[in-house]
Amino acid sequence: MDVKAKGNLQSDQDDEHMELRRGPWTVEEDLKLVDYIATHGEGRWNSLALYAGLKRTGKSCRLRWLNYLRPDVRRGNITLEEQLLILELHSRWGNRWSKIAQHLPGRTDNEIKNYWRTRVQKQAKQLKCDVNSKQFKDTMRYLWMPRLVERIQASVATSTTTTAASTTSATAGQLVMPQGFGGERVTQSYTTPENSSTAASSETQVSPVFDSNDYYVNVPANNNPNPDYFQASQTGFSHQYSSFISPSTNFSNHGTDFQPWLDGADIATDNFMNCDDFLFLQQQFNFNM
DNA sequence: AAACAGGGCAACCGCCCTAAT
DNA sequence: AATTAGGGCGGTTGCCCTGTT
Repeated sequence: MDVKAKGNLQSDQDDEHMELRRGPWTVEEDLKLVDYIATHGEGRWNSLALYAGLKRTGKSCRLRWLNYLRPDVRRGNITLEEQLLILELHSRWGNRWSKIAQHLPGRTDNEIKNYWRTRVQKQAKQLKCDVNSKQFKDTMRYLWMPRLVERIQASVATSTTTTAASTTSATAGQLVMPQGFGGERVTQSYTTPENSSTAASSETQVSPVFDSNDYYVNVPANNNPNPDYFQASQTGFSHQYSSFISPSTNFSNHGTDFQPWLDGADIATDNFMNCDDFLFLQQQFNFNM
């Protein structure tokens, strides 16, 4: 009996005499699940799996729906704004992925968790410091996050001059800022190919379930790399993130130019910052590496 | 062209909490 | 109050893809 979860015997008792499928979901299974939920709604996942004719555990169905099949799942690159928000919220809440995901509409906890592990933790590893160490957190707060703010502002300035006509009528999504995030609760608008009327009319809309073509689109560094680029309010945004700049030192403006990440740069080969940056931080905070 | 290595991510595991009985 | 089932959550695994040798 290789399919039975060891640790959840109680809830799996219904599965005792049933041959359950595991591993990647097929298109047929996806369709069954989507069709069933469209008719009957979600919830009661064990019985849902049974009635939908899916030889899967309820948990598996729930996960598939929440992380992949839900119509509002947002796919594609994690944007600069989302990166910034993830860093901020993680510094506040730690590995509370679902809580963090609540503030990134369309992003799943799994996606954010994967982002953190594959991108951020990798950087910590390359810097030979613990991702939970004060050093690393200070590095994020006083170097990476201000630099991200700069990049976002620069991108907004560029996009507003080049795409002003198309953005003014766009349908705004909501990037939900948590309470106390640089002040009162606010929201920021963005446009995506999914929610922008102009994008929707000019591009073939592919079901997010089966489309992975919009992942990891690399473009020259001076262009916007993200197909679902945020149209953040420039003034509101800079105000929101002003607290990331050290009150005594503007870390983002010191001489060495480290590379921000994921903005057209190859994250696999490009560090968040270089040795000079790290030396600079060590001097500022008397790091003991 | 083939083999290998590493990264990214979907899916699973197992623990925990909570509501229902 | 105790038990049970459903579901949420964080951690982990393993497959697939891509880049490198």
